[in-house]
Amino acid sequence: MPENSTCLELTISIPGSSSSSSFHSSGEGYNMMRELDINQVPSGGDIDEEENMEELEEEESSNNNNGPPRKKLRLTKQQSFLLEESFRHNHTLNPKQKEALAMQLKLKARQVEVWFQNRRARSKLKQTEMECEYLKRWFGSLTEQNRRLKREVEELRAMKVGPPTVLSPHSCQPRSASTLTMCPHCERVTTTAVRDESKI
DNA sequence: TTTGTCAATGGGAGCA
DNA sequence: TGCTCCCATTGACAAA
Repeated sequence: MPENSTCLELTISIPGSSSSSSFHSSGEGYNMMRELDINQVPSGGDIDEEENMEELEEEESSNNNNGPPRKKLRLTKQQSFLLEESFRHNHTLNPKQKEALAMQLKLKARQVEVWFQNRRARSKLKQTEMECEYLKRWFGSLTEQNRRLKREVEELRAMKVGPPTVLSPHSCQPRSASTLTMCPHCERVTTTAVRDESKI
């Protein structure tokens, strides 16, 4: 059961969850997903400048005339790795950083910018999914607790070993616990219309 | 064929 | 007004 349940924090730890830290752009894990990559450099070395230049030319030509739509750019492992590393240090880039990174990756600054935007969106989505999971678990535990407390109330009512007294929240006068009932709508313990015993 | 991923686009909002 | 961000969405592509 979550503690300090009145405060929802953005950084949450799910009890029993093994994926709590997986989204934190560890770089390697994210990169491993891209085993096959169109733009992958065979030697695993530097970024293939020629391919990117070809893509740029292709893009320009397709923008000028209404030719076939440009093929989807696939970032190389190297590019993805560097972008992830950069993202790990900073989730946003200033114009200089963006330009430098773009030059280093042989990409356009706009492409770097877009990558960071999409990366932030993915992080946020992951975070939201985790929070959703957390709230589900919390709801489950609260439901269980509610069930237990209801049962407990029923047991206490069923005991009926003499009328135990409770203090009225209004008058602070002792009153019979048998006047307590469970509201079927809000499921709270309420007092029924109290007979004024002094008039009997 | 369906589904998931991700680069890219367009539009609206905030800011200097 | 231009820049940047976020957000929703699109479309290409790979894997199931």
